[in-house]
Amino acid sequence: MPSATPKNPDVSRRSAHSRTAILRASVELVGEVGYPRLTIEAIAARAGVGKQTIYRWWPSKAAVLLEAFTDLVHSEEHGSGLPDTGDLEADLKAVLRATADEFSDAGFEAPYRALAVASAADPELAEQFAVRLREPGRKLYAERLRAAQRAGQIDPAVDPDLAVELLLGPFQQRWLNRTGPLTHAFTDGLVELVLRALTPRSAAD
Amino acid sequence: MPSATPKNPDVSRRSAHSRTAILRASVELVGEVGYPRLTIEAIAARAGVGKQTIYRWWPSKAAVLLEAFTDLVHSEEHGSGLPDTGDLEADLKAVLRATADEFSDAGFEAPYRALAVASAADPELAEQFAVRLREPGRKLYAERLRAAQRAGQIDPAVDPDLAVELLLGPFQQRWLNRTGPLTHAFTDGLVELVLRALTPRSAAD
Amino acid sequence: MPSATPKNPDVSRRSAHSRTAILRASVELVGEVGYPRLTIEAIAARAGVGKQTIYRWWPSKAAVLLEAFTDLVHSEEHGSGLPDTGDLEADLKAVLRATADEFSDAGFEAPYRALAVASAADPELAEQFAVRLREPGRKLYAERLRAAQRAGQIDPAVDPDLAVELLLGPFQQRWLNRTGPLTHAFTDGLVELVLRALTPRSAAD
Amino acid sequence: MPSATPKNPDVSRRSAHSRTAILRASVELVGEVGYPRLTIEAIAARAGVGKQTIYRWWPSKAAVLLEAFTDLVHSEEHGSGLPDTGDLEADLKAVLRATADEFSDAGFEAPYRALAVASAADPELAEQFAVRLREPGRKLYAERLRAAQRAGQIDPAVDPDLAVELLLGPFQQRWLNRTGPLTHAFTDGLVELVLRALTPRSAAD
DNA sequence: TTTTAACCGAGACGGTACGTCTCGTCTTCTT
DNA sequence: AAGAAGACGAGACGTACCGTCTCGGTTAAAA
Repeated sequence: MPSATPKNPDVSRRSAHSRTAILRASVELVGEVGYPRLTIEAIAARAGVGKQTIYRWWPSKAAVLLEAFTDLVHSEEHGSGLPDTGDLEADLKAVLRATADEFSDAGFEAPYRALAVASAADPELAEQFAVRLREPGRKLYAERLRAAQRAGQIDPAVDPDLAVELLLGPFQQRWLNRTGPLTHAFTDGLVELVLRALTPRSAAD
Repeated sequence: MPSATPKNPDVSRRSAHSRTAILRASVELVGEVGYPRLTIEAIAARAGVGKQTIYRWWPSKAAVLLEAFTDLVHSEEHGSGLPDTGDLEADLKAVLRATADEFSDAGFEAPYRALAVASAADPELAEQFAVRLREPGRKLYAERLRAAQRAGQIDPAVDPDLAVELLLGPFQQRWLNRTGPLTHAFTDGLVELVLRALTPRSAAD
Repeated sequence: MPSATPKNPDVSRRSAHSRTAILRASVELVGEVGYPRLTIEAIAARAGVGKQTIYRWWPSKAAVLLEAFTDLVHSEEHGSGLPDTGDLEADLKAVLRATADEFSDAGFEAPYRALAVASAADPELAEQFAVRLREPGRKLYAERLRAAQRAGQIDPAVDPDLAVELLLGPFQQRWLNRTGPLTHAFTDGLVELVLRALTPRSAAD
Repeated sequence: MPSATPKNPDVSRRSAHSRTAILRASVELVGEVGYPRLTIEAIAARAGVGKQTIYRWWPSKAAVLLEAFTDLVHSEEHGSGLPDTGDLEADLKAVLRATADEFSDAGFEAPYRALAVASAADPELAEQFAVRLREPGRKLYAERLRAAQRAGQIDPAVDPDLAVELLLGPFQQRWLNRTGPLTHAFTDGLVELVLRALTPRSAAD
């Protein structure tokens, strides 16, 4: 066998400059032409890079975009947890309002939507997408709810993970389907409604 | 308008036979190769039809698939409304279980997911998708909830449309992201949790 | 056999108006876009005629053009023979000059060239082209030469048909290949040279 | 210039193997199906080559065929000049007989006729056709005649270029129009007749 | 210090599908 | 029955990208 094509490239010799240019170009382009018309050739051209340099390090244009977007998000992230002022409702409302604002920003929306869409179609990418972007956020909510549960603000019988789905599902669905605008009124109302489901029942069952 | 190309074809002379063959072929193919590898050429070939006959009547492969799937769904539909036995929880659980089963069926899942994905990326298609497939179902839920509200089973302060989002959002999100299996346990739990949010509060605020 | 497609159409019911419109449109179009880009569809559209009306009466676009051009030529033709003033050289020079002028006219050149080209590629059309357009002209020359031969101005050993080829071959070749301009100097020189070949030899062989 | 598409490809990296396969395939195919039914797709398929590889290097199927045929002819050519035994008539007869035989060979005839026809319709191609195939041959004749003129076998007043037209025009016209067979009798007769036009006149004018 | 091995920019290559164009046939309705 | 209109199956057009594969050219570690 003369050549084993997928010969692992040597990471230590990787050109950081090329990598950055590629990631930047892909985010720019997805904003300009949209995901379906985003092509590897265009990314390479815009980045001033050979196509092979992309194929060497990423398996698909979705993977490029995922990494580009992950970098972008991590670079402007505080990392901590959700605020815990003791007032669960206020905390959730604040965070969900902020999230809604973020999802309304065009620069964020285009690549994130592209990744969400691609993930829905490609389970392998979905895995990466979940691990790198969706899960971290989801876990913060789950932990905050668990804290509230320990504080007796949430019925001990409720599964916090399901509760997070109850909160984020409607939000994401509305965003993805453009069923309606992500106003603060919406997010506030959503929080209120969800909390009604989570509060401990006053008396006996 | 720069191009005169889309000169309206004469609908009355449209070949019903070709139309059927195209719709059937597209559903078959999307099940076999998946949406991204579904091509107009393959549909035409499978249907025994010229490509132009597809381009004449549909603007995109997504539109073909939407029509194909709409036809399919309508042909096997009862049309009535959601059951109303008076027991809201039982009714919702039954319907959501049935929906979960439907979404677990491979023949249904492939084209529906393809359409959902394409819709998320293409607002124009999304409009059609919503009108033809999503809204009709959503409205049935909304009506059932309104009936329950009139019967005093749901807090009059709750917006039934938001309530539907609360019920279907987590369901669809879990399905689209493959976050977990659509078991009956999941749907039952979801219904229970949602109803806790909807029930009238026993005493004062 | 359910249907014999080439069912002879009934000539007596043919629409003279459509025929004229088709012929006129084809000559116009060949002048505008050239023969290779001349399409049946365009002819039909320009003539305000169904495509089938063309296919019913002509086997190919070349045939349409041939008929169109034949009509055109015959309508403006005197029909007589070549002039015979007794001065063979003067007569031939005059006729060849006139022919050169005709071939330099754009309105004549485009369709005639188109037909000549198509004929070279399609023997069946070539037959029609020869019978209807080339032969009549050629025969006039042959007769004039035969008259001159009878008058002793041409060597009796020379085959008049070959002589015509000697005269017209260089002319047509130059025109077809655009090897050079069809000036009067050229045609005069050609006539003189050819006549040198045809004159009876003064003395013994 | 509206389009930047024809960005010059890098000739040094051109695949000689593909080029050969394309040229071979085009000659084969033009012999099998004729020029009008020769398609770029078929050439690409037969050559085992992507269509783009053809479009990258040639502007049209005619250009492909011209290069193919040029290669073919040059590969089996001696290149020298016309024979000069001192006997002009014998030399010309021999060469014209050989040419007639060549033009009667099916393998030669199909592509050459295709090119001649395409040239008559397309001046740009005609230029290439003339430079690469027609002119070289024509020049050999012109030189031979000039030699004969210097030797006093041809009237010094005769233009050798016109004389070549007189010789080759009838030949090519007969071949192109299929007016008659290219027999040795024909070519011999043609040579004799032409020489009568070229011989110096014995006495005064 | 020289060699050597990888990455890199560049882009030609064999392919697939695109959306358009025209072909010649067919069907429907009008005259 | 001919004709205007145009939908249809077919298939080539020329373009855009795909992912793979050479090409020199530049680095950086190994010899």
